[in-house]
Amino acid sequence: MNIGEVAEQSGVPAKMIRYYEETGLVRKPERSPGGYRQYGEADVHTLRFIRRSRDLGFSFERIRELLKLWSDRRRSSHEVKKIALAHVAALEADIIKLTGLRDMLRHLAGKCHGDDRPDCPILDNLGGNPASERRSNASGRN
Amino acid sequence: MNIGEVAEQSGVPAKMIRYYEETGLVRKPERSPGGYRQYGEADVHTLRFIRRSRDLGFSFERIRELLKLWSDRRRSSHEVKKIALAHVAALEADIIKLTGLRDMLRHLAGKCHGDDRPDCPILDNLGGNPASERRSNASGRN
DNA sequence: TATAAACCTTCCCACCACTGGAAGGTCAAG
DNA sequence: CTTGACCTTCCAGTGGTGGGAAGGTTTATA
Repeated sequence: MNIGEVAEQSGVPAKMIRYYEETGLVRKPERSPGGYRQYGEADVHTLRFIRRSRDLGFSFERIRELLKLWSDRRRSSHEVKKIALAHVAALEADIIKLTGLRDMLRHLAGKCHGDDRPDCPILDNLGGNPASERRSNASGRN
Repeated sequence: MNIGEVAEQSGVPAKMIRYYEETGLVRKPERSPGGYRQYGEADVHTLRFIRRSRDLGFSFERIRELLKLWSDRRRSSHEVKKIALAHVAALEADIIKLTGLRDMLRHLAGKCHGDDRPDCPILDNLGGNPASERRSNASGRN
C-alpha cells in the first residue's frame, strides 16, 4: 500500500504520516524499489489510533505512551486508566478556565447598552484601573 | 520612559512590545539620540489594554479591532458588544467541545477496571472499529 | 575620567504540529 | 512513448513567544 491509500484509509494526511515517521511516532516502513513507502493493514490501524487520540485532544507525548501500551500484550489497564484520567483532569482545568473567561465577558457585555452611545464597560474594563495585579499565567494543555 | 520600565508597568515583556510594534499592533515610538525607544503613559495604558485582552483570550485580530474602538471617541458601544459576544460564542463552542471530550474519556475510563489485567475499553475504543467516519475537523478559536 | 553594570539595540534560532510548494523521480494506463 | 497521477526530498512559513549572541548607550561609582 502506498502512502496515499494508507492516508485515505486512516484519515491521516500523507504529509502528517511522513511527519510522524520523522518524529519517531510511527515506524519507518519498507520501501518499494522506486523508493515509495510501503504500508500494511497494521499501519492503517496505528494511524487510525493516533488520529482518534488526537481527536480526543491527547498530546503527542501521551499518544506515545498510549501507543506503547496498545502494542503491549502484557500491559496492565492501570497504566492506561492513569493516562486517561490525567487527561480528563487537564481537560477539566481548561474547561474551568474558559468558563470563567466566558462568564466574565458575558457579564461585561450584559452591562454594555450596545447602542450608539460610546460608553462601554467592556472597553472601560480592558483599559481601566490596574489595581494590584501581575502577569497571571494561563494555559496548561497536557 | 525606556522599554524596560514600560514593560514592567504594563506587564508586557520587552520582547513582546517589540514584536507588537513589528506586527503593527502598537505604534513605533520616538527614539532617543542613542536609538532607545521612548514611551509615555499612553503607551503603558495601551499595552495594559492588550495584555488584559489577551488574558481574556481575544485573538490579535480582535484586539486590533478593540484597540481601534478604544481610541475612537465617537465609537458606538454596539460594535464593541458585538465583538465581545462573538468571542463569548467562540468560548462557548470550545467549552462544549472540551466537555464532550472529557465526558467521553471519563466514560471510557469508568469502564476500565484499572487493575493488572490487560483488558481496557479505552485502548479498544481508540484502536477499534472505524465505522463510518471521515476526518472531522476541530478547533476554531476566534 | 575610566570603567563597570545595567540597559538597550538588532538579528537569528527554536518551539509545536502542521501546511504548502518546488523540483524532480516512479508508476500505470492509453 | 507520453501523459498524468502519484510519490520523493527539501525548504519555508505559521503564531506568540522565549532564549541568546554581538554590540551600542547610559548611568553610577571608584
